[in-house]
Amino acid sequence: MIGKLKVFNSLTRQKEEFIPLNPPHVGMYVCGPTVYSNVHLGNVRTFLSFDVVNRYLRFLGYKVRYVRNITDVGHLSDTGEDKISKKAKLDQLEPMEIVQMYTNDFHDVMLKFNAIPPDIEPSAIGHLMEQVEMTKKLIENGYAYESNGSVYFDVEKFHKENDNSYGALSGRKIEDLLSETRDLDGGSDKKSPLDFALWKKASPEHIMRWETEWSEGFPGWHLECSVMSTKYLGEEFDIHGGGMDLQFPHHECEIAQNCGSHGHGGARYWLHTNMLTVNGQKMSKSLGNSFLPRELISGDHELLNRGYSPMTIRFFMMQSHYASTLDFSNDALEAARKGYIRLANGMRTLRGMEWAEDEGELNKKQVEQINKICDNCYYAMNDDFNTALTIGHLFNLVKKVNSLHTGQLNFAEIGKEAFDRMKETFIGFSEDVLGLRIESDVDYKALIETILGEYKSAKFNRDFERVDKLRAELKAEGIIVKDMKDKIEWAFEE
RNA sequence: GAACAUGUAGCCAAACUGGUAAGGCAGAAGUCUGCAAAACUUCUAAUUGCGGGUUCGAAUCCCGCCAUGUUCUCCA
Repeated sequence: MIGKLKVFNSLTRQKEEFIPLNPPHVGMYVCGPTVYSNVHLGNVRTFLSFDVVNRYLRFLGYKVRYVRNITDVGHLSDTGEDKISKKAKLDQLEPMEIVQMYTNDFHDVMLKFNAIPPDIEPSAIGHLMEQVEMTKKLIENGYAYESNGSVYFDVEKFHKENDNSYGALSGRKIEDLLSETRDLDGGSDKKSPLDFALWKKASPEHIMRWETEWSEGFPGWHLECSVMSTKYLGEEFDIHGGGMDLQFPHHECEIAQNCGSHGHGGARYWLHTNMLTVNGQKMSKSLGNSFLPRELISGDHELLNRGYSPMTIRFFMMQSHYASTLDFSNDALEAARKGYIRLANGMRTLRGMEWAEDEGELNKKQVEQINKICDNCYYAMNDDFNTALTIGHLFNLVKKVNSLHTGQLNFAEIGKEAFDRMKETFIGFSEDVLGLRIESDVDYKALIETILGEYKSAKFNRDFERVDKLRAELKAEGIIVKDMKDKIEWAFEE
């Protein structure tokens, strides 16, 4: 490994050297989507950012256990209804049908963007027992109380007894939070407005409900992540990721639950990805500027001039740092599209290139340059996964690749060693780390039609040698030419 | 209203925790080409939001202002 990996830890607001608890193993938990609708492009950005984190850690040789949950219960909308059941009622479907439908959609989308699936993808409903257990434990430890069939986490008590730690992750002061929420609505079962639900008694119309000793109800949203990360990664693990909007209160509550139940905060490094904007404005449904991954790919949206391929979008996202806001605009996407083509062509050229003895002698300067660029790829990724900088370095390698390709630079000048390193580094970083792959938007059907046109004219000219050759070549690709009475058709070889 | 971010060429976006501004797109010229495209070479473009301060030196640190964003203010 070249250099040291540093990550920006939200917990300390500093870049820190990444040291796993049990190398070579790394445990990483990322908050997944609530599957009540099609996955939002902002979600995609977050998951692609952590896909790169996962990929780079593996690239460095770590054995990563990547856990990303599916939230299928407990996440409430602003009207107080469960997001899943609200949608289920609306569509007159079973909640689990909603869950399945949008989980499938989510998986399809992530696959299109070439994201490596998590190693474990647990769901909240699948871990109800464990959530009940943790709630009991919190009551036992004195950090939770039952009130009218619901169970709440006692934030102030926890805060006092644990080094005033509530708010540490999000940089909030409990006094400020309290003064901001001074007015308690009379109907609340909570002791303090800061308290959050671990178990919530279900109202009569609530359709997702389970029987427990406290009431027939459902688990609080924050609880599932504490439970599932602890179960699969342990009381202490390495990385916890999620969108910046989850930092407070979701992740803050998660830490409190962890500490309150087993004395450890969970992850040692907390990573947060930034938000997506469109033409400088926040992407939101109410502003009418949000779009689905599908719409971005097809271009079927009033704000888009055209569609952009999944790899173009992935490349576009990689061109900024995950902790910066990223702005979507036609101009920016168009620039990314062309940039991606340039990089992909470099990838393709280099893939088909082998070092060959030719004229000239070793040019030390060239060798140094190539080695330096290769090193820089590591330094860039080591610096808190700076994909944007990495891509900049890759473009510098593309220049070398193209120079070799056009003969402006000879193989002999750079030597086999530097060439092999360049090839390994370039392909390793672009494909394995950044997850970019060559995608062809070539319409193979149109291509076949073009060749068949050739076939037809050769036949018309009675150039049977050429006819036979074309037919054989197509057959080699699994395509059968069918000479009909008045036309020529083709089919896949059975 | 509060907290925390962000503000870099026409557009997007980096800058390894102060040392004199990567890279991509767009633009210009040239090489190559039947013509293109691609590719290559070279070039062009930034007083780093505004105003102060610290420093030999600041995009980077401090203060104020402006703009934008996120979270919180009602939240289970």
